[in-house]
Amino acid sequence: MIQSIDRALRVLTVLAGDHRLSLGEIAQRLDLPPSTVHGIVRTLLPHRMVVQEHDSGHYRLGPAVLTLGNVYLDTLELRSRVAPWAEDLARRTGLAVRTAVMLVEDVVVVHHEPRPDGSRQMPEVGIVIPAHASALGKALLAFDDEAAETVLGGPLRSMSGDTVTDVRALRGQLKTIRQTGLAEEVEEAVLGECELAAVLCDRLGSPVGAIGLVAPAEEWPLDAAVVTALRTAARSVSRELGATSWPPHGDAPKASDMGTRRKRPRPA
Amino acid sequence: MIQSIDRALRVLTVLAGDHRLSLGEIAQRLDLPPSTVHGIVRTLLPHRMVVQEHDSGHYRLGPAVLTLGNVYLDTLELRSRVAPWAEDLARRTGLAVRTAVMLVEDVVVVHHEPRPDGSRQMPEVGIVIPAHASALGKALLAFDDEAAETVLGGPLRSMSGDTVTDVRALRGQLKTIRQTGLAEEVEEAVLGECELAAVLCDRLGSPVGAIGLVAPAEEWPLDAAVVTALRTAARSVSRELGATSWPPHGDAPKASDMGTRRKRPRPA
DNA sequence: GAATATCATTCGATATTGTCGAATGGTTCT
DNA sequence: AGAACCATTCGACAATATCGAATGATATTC
Repeated sequence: MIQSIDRALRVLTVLAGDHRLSLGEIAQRLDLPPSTVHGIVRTLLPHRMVVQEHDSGHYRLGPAVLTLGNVYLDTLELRSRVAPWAEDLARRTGLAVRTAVMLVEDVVVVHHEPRPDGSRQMPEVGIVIPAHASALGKALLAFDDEAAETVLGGPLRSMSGDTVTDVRALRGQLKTIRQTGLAEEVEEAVLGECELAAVLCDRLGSPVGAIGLVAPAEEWPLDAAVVTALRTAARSVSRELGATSWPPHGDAPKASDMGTRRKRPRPA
Repeated sequence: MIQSIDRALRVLTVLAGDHRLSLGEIAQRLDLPPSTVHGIVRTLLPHRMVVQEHDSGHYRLGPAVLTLGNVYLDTLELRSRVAPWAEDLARRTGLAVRTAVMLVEDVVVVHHEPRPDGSRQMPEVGIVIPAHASALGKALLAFDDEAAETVLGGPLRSMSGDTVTDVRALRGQLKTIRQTGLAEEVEEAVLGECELAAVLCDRLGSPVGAIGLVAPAEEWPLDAAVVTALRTAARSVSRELGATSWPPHGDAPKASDMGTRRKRPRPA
């Protein structure tokens, strides 16, 4: 691992947490001398990954990060495959539909179909939610042992009063999810908001994302028809991605298995 | 400038251009030995700035770039200030409204208010357009000498048959824009699409962005009332950002002036 | 089906390169 | 007016990234 690049990425991460930081503040958070950090931001600056406020000298993220994010979305097969199904689901259920992928200990929303009531809703693409506090995250963790260990090993932040932060309780939930194929979350991330989610798989049977229905607490639990619609959508998207079975059996290759590459799923 | 970080950012840029590249292809495009590039991507990988396809070994951008882009948007004062005005403009004119900022030789759309006809439109936030081929870009270049020189100095890519690629012609356009405060573009970036744009300024009088109306070629030129509405919106947003006059007089401090910092506009 | 070409990856020697402490000039607060 | 803070510059040192060659494994070709 290249030290300076790792540090540069850490600078970006810090800036993503607390927007608008002085050079000294960044240095403090990274436990590095200010002059070292200065060299780093000086390199990020011409690429516009960060910009400097011309009055205070503080640093913030720059427009270049936005273009990268846009390209990521445009080229994500999961997203284009999910889009029509999400639209269909939203119309059928009257609920908002979110699709997310794993990002270390969190999930990132890569697609958001607003609930079809004509109201103006904030687009949620790009938001980050702790995996253990969201149905989307739990649906993924249940079929991704590696990520599950990462999350359960680290500290479990509490998002709301109802966030499940007990490791044993979470392991139990994941086991249930593996059986039913569905993960749920009741006001664990955001008060008044519940979610039902299902994992999405690719041609290797690996979990690559999750799709979920977001409902206000008053409408919880969801109708059986709605649950079925979600399962159908998850299965259909997975099939379009090349998965041969759904829910997955849990023997999918782990993300770190890079030695054993193969284009097609292992023949039985 | 730190070499390895610069190279890492170049890797990301290359990946933003051609999604899905093998290690060797990246190395070739950057004119670097594969082993050097490997060290770089190896560092980007755990941060999920890039991910590796587990079947082909090819690299692509990762979900981490999306979260950065989202934070950038959320913290952009320009964006939050523009949003209500853009909505108002769209309702009043029946046209789509775009807001963009400068990114080296291009502009990046940071806000997009779809035309209010109820149709489903692709969100354009994050897309990149060559500055010289868009009204948004020309509105910015007219008041940003530094950026103008960068763009006019480099090669002027042609986007459509009507793209103006002649430096002298462009300089003439910029002069006109400085007088009228409005920039236009007729099918220069996308065939069948025209745009009228105005610059947005901050408290220092520096151009920080541009707002524009997008119209199909059939509806061009725009009504006088529509033109006035755009001017009013641009002036209003600029005032909310702290600008004391609009259009700007062109004596704004350049982005590179970092020695002379001041919180408020220079008193007269 | 054996042989070749391609590719990602590892390793280690080299000197290039990033690192860090101290100093500078500017600005803001007391 | 003085002190404190801050971004920035500089230069010496050695830690560190770089690159060529080697490896293993996989597709491709004959």
